[in-house]
Amino acid sequence: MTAKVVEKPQAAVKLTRARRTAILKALADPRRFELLVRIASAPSPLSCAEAGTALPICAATLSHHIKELETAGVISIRRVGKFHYMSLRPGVLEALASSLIALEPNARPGKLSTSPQS
Amino acid sequence: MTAKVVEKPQAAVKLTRARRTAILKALADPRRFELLVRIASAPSPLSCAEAGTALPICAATLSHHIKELETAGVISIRRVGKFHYMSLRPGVLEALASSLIALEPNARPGKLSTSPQS
DNA sequence: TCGACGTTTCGACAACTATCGAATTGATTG
DNA sequence: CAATCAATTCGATAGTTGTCGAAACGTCGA
Repeated sequence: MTAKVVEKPQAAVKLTRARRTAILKALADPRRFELLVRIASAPSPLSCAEAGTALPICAATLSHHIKELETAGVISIRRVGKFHYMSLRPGVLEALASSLIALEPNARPGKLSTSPQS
Repeated sequence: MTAKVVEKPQAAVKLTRARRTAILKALADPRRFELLVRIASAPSPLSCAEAGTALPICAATLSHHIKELETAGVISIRRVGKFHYMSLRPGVLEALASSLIALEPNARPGKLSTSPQS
């Protein structure tokens, strides 16, 4: 188990190899990706149980997957009372996407934009 | 071992869940990613041995990784004589990148910076 | 304080995977 | 043909990981 990723600035620009691998591993499990989709598309942060509804896994497994996502730095968790609210960490997936796009032959050296501020 | 991905059109737009997972799994191994970087940034298709130089793995393992990349549809291989020339399959990484970007909160008007939640 | 509830940790297990050496296939060449 | 070379396949093994049940932890309400 890799150590938890903690970075001050909201990760956006460049990923180390180790970090990139950690994120890819976190995304490479279908349940975890599904979980992430739910978290990302929810209007407000989800609790663990909320995110895991309709996932055919027990609470222990759910907790394990959530920890993997957090350890990889893909989500952040705000712990309030007995609930743990998860939300997508902005910029991380974008950074990964950039490093993928950079491999395509027609790769323009520029960044890609999530939301053209328009 | 998943069945080999065969698709007529050069995959570009949308990925099924299974396909996306397959690609992510293929990329999630650091050696495979390194291999892919070499293949992608080479000016012309590389043979297996060429791609594997300076990778501290034996030929059998190299062959295994290459098969994984091909099975996932990330690279294509042209077999001529005793050499197998590998090249990046265009559009695949781009498609994956798109599906990642789609998870980012695109409608993010005022981006209050992620306060390091603590 | 007691119990219910959300979440995590622990211990175990089965399945998967990265790795290797050895053997094999297939193509080229002496 | 025999040797050589690139690549794959086979069999085995060690390490990783997804999964669960049970237990523990922390919080909240009665």
